[in-house]
Amino acid sequence: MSAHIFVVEDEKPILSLLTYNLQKEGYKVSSSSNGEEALSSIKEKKPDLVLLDWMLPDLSGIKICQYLKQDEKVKNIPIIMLTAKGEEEDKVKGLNTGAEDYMTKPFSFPELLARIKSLLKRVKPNIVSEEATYLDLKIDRESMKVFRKEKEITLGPKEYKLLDFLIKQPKRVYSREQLLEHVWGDDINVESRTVDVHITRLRQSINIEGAKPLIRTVRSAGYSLEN
Amino acid sequence: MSAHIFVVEDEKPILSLLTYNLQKEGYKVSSSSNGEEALSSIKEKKPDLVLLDWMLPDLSGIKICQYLKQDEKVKNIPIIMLTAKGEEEDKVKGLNTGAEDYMTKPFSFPELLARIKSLLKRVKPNIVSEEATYLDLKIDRESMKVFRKEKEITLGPKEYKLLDFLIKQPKRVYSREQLLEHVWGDDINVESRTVDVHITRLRQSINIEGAKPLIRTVRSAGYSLEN
DNA sequence: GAGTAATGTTACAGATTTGTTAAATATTTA
DNA sequence: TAAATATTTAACAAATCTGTAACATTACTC
Repeated sequence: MSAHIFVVEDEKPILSLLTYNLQKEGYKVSSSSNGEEALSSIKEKKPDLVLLDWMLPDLSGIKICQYLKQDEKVKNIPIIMLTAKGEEEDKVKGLNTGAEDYMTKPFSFPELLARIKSLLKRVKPNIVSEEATYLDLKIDRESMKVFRKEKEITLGPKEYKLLDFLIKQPKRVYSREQLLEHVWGDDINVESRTVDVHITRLRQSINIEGAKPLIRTVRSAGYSLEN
Repeated sequence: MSAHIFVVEDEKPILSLLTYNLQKEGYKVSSSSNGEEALSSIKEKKPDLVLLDWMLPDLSGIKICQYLKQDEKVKNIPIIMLTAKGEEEDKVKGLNTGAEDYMTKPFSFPELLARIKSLLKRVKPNIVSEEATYLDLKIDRESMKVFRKEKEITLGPKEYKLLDFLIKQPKRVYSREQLLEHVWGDDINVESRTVDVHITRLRQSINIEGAKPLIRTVRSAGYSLEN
């Protein structure tokens, strides 16, 4: 399984060179040349590593870095900053915002590659966390148990999977089709209404006396874990 | 059972901060600010994990790492190296000597903690102690005897292995495939339902009048040692 | 080599989970 | 407000999963 690298870079020539070389090395590459877009894309796709240009038209790389490092969900994704010469003084500042590494343009690709490999080696095993929480809801993937306000809750296998998936990105709305794809898998012979039923069952299970409901219905769009 | 972490660090402020925070998390902490002493101490105490500063007055961290990784007795203990900024170029070299992870100072404690947990989880099962207990169940690997409430229990070889494996991480749910892989070994010609039968037999053996059942079935997932 | 113990397989009963349907509610639109 | 649209939920049949007894096979012991 090859790693997924996200490149944020607005200089087209550099971007294509990077993409080409990285893909040749077997990495999956996504990219964006726009800061805001990159930010949401990274949160959604959760790549294994981010290459981040220092200067972007709308949002500086250092800001992106800051935002990413403040977000529990993505803070463990390593970031390599790409800085131009003139900005050398800011390196320290860059590292302090949490970037794992940096390189000065123009850079040697072999060197970049070495750094990427080294970073991936140490961070890869961390990617899946054994525990996830959302408000008073907790899921322990090791024992496959679910708790609400410290009290254990019993879920059927499908409900467990559903919650396991939803909790990865709370508040994000998934369509029934997305849920079928991710929770049910390739089994395409399932009506999309079926999702409703399982959502209902999950709701009933995780519902507790005097606690807020945790699953939101977004009419004509889907569902999300959110109160 | 909390893990034992050994910190090798000669900067007093960092050392006390680490010690304080780790203990607050429930870890048992030992430390040394001297390379030679650390080396022998680690070999003697066999901690579950080592935090190792790169620079020490008498013996460099990288040397310590090398020595530890060459010693059969302790080579399985994971090491996290703590490197200062200026030494970044040596990172690769550091990893090559066998350190499992490294962090650059100054580091965020939450991140360090996450890495520690992740490493412990990965490595823990490899560290077999002579004796393991879970509630009133005890297994003595030296004599290969099993006790429940002080009373000896006779297990067949496969049941013993199964329990021996399960007790390494109580509460963790293992799939039938995982159990086959770890308990049966490479013998791929075994049906996964066979696991069920052995689980049943193990249950019957370790079951005692008026004691809780100790093996949990997680439907469509597998089994765990837990009451 | 006979007898004993351990292991793997199968079959089947019982339990749980799942998908579908349809009727009841809820929400939006015209 | 009525009609149109979307969601919730109960009920039920079908599918799936598990526990265990029984038996066949293999490995071990004396």
